[in-house]
Amino acid sequence: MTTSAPIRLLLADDQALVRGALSALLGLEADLEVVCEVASGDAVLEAVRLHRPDVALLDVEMPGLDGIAATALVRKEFPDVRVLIVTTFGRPGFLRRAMQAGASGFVVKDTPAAQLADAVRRVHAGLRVVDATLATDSLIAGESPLTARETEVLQAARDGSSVAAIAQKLFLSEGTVRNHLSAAIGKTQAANRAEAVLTAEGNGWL
Amino acid sequence: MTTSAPIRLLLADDQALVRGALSALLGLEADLEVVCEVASGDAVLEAVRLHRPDVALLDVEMPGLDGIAATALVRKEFPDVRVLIVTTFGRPGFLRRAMQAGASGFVVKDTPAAQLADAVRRVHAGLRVVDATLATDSLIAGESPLTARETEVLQAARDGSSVAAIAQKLFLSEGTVRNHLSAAIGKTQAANRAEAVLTAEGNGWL
DNA sequence: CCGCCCCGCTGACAAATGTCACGGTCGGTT
DNA sequence: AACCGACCGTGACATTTGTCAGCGGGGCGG
Repeated sequence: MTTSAPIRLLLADDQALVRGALSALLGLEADLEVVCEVASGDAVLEAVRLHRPDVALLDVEMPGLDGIAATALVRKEFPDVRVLIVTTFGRPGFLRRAMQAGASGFVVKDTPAAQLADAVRRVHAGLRVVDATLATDSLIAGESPLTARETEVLQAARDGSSVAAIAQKLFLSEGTVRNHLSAAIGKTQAANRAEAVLTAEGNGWL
Repeated sequence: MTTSAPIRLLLADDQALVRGALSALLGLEADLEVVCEVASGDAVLEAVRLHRPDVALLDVEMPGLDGIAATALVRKEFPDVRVLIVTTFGRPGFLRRAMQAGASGFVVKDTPAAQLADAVRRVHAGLRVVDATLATDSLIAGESPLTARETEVLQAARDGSSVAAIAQKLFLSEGTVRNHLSAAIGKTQAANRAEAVLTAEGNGWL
């Protein structure tokens, strides 16, 4: 393939500096072309409609829609667009949810820069790209043991809200909130609400 | 300055992908040259000794020494090396501490990529580069109202440890720990230990 | 020298939190 | 139909947490 058409890329990352830097990095490759950059998950679908990239590089942590939700939307409307997730944190749950949403690859931000272009090419070729250590972690951590309500309550507890505040926000009784929290604490093997939040976040369960 | 010597840069960021991408971005500029990349704060000083860069680009959040501590070390031994701090989070306290440590500039990672090269040039020319909105935030938030002990206790409380655990770790009485926590909660205008941790972190007081 | 602040400790108290047992509804499975 | 699990709620209980007052010591500036 001496001069076949370049792979068209969409870049989504909320940090402009990182976005621009990644663009510069990938722009150095002759067979890659960044055709569009967006800063939020909400803008991804619209941009895909307009530019029809071959591969979309999405960050997980973004304002509005996160990368995983954006992945699901893109894959639903454009099944031939491959999605490569790039993220800061190697949360096991993120990997699982990203793959379920239809992502073709998952790259952590502390992988060597030289491998990113290869990952893009592999994904474009229809292969799956997954960090090895993260994959094993994902198997170990497994799916979230928390029920829908429990995760909801834990999310509400992330900012240090009191039981009363959580109850009011979710239209629940205080006792019920305490029960859900207690269950979440037990399932995360924590001693605390705060610890439960931390380990749940670490596993990508929130 | 048609063909004067290029500005020699050192790059420090723990995320290899970002590091490489920034290197690619800055490498596009004719008058800039990245002479060294490191992944941790501990490696910065050694690298400066070896390569004698003109400007050091340091991330704040790094394993080992953070960017601010590294700044202090570099400036102490090599006062003619300018330091430009790059960080994800616009914590007001970070800015203050970075400047006190001798940094010449402070750039948040969601500034446009095009401005980074200019920031480097300005810093190299002896000017100071500071994000405007962040500067005002820094003035509003002011210095940390927490005493040394109080910050220490709050740091120990970040992972959701109980009072007993904190007391044991810091060799204090449980009552003392509770008193320090109570003081910290009051000063941060929080209702909770968790809230206190959150707002203290948000202001860069930890 | 005195006052002021930080530090460390104690004791006591009210409030919040975590746990348990229990009862009830609802939807899906066997 | 019987069963199970998730869900919502109640009440009670032990523990933890947050607050307050008070005591002593040490350092620092007026």
